[in-house]
Formats: sequence, C-alpha cells, structure tokens
Amino acid sequence: MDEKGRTLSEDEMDLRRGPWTVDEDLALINYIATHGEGRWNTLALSAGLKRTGKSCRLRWLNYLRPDVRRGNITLEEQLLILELHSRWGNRWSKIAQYLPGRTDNEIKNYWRTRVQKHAKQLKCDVNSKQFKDTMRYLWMPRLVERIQAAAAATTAKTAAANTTVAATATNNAYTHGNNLINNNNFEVHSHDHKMGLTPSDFVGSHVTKSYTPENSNTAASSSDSFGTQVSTISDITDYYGVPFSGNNNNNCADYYQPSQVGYKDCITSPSGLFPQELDFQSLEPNNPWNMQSGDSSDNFWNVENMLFLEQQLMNDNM
DNA sequence: AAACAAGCCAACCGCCTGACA
DNA sequence: CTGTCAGGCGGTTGGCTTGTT
Repeated sequence: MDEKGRTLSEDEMDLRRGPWTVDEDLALINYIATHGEGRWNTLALSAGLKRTGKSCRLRWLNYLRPDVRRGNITLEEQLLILELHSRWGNRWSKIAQYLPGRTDNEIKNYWRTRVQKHAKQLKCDVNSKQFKDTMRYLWMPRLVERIQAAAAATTAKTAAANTTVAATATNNAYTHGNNLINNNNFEVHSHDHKMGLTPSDFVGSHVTKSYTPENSNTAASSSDSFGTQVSTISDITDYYGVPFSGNNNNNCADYYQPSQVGYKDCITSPSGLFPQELDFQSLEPNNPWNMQSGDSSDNFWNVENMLFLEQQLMNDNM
C-alpha cells in the first residue's frame, strides 16, 4: 500500500527511477533493434526493464537513438532556433523537426539556459518585444555574418585541400536543403507540407553512424532501419563508438561528454548599435556577446539555405 | 584545497490529445 | 457518448560539472 492507501502492484513497487545504467541502456537498445519502437509500456516489460514506458521512450528519443546529434549547437542551429521560436514560440517538438538529430529537450534546454539568460541580463522578458527585436535585428544578423564568414573560410580551406569524405557527406546532406529528400525520418505535420518545406528537406536520412566527438556534426549515410543495422550489442562502446569511462556517479552520463564550449562565445553585441537603452558591454564584464571564439566550423546550412527557409516561412504566414 | 555559485542537461511530472473499445 | 490507454508535449527539477572566490 502506498501513502494514499492504493495497492501497488509488484511492478509499480519495483519501478526504477533516476539515471539510466549501462545495462538498462543496452537492454533497451537491443530490444528495439530486434522488435522496433512503440508500445512503450509493453516494451518496458518485455525488455525486462523496471521502468515506465514513458521513461523508456524518453531515454530512447533523447539519448539512445542512433541519429541523435550531441554536442554544441552550431551557429546555424542557433539561428534556426531563434527564427523558428520567434514564429512558433515554445513549440519545441515542432522546432526540433527542423534541426536534424536535435531533440525538443535539447532545444528547450538551449533556450532556457542560453537565450533566457541573455534576456535576464538585458533585464527584459524573453517574450517582450524589446528582446525579440534584439534577437531579430541584432543577434540573428550577427549570426548570419558569422555563418557567412565561417562558410567563406571553409570554402577556402576546401579548395586548398580536397575535402574529406566526412565533409563531403555533410555538404551533400545539408547544403542543398530545399532539394534534398531522402528517407523521411520525421513525422511531418500537414501544416508543414503546406509551406512546401518539410523537415526531411533538411535531413540526409537516418543517421546511423555512431556518435563520436569527431563526427558529431557530420551526417552519415545509412541503411533504412535501425533494426537491420544493429545486431545485439553487448558493449556500450560498440554502440557509441567511444570509450566508456564508467567513472561517473550515475554510471551512464559519460558515454560521451560533449566539450563545454560556451555558447556565450557565439553571441555578439556591438556597442552603440542597439537603439534602445541597452548597454550590452556593461552588462557582462566578459562580454559574452562577443562571437570571436564561437565554433562555426560545421555548417549544416549555408546562408542561401537559411534565406530560403526564411522565405518559406514567410510564405507560410501568408 | 575547500566552499560556494552558476551552468548545464537528463529525467521526471502533469496535462493534453487521439485512437479505440 | 464515455472510459481507458498510449503517446506526445512543455514545464520543472535534481544533481553533476565547471568556474570563482
């Protein structure tokens, strides 16, 4: 009996909570590789996991799925998040559809930890017109500038030394967003079809290459389904392709620890440009609006694609 | 070196919706 | 029509990591 007098089933009493262990992850991965996703409560039982179906679903979608991209949010992704959020607000899952491999949870965390922080530092509400204007007329143009600069640098570099296979794959997958249709790995709402732009337009395909820090921003070609490509995994490193250090308290959080490059480094604010009474430089001693150290080497979309997206979104509103 | 604060993110919670009996 | 269930969503929190004093 619980405190409310309900009779708990044995399963309810045994349910585990908190961080997932390696063994649990392996059980979930292997079960889904064999039987596929869906029917999460049944799946949890059948896989021998003492977790709720919800918990299994969340773990799979946000962490274990082979196409989950981890690591830094790129400048292009930041720009896209700002743009889409300005349109749709906190529709995280909808926004996530346009960021291949990113989860709604990750985008939500990015928004809350980075964007809202800046709103706070500017002493305005994140939903205020003032802050939205800051984003649209200051932050986003700066991001575009940075993206252009990075793209130019990349082009020069590429011309000098032939691109690697990975770079080629990335370009093929992402730089022709409006033309590229491969296996659709996303649910697409009718609303999205209306504007002639679907999430799959920006997605190479199922990304099945194991995640490593080195390939974190490259898409890999893949087979059609998870089930056909994964045999039973007994070692988590087989799945992630990186050593598992196992020295973490929660025993699962460091399959891969993304580098902690601060996103604050990717945001800039030239003093004197903002028309309102906002003194960016005085707000932050270390001037986190300075983008100089931002890492933008991994361009998922070039500027033309971004402008295309902008155009499509404008059409959507007409 | 220790204590504290802030940043960050995985995981949980409650609510909502749609499918189905 | 109603109840149940599964799945999805956005908000919130707990705890680990990192930075600062």
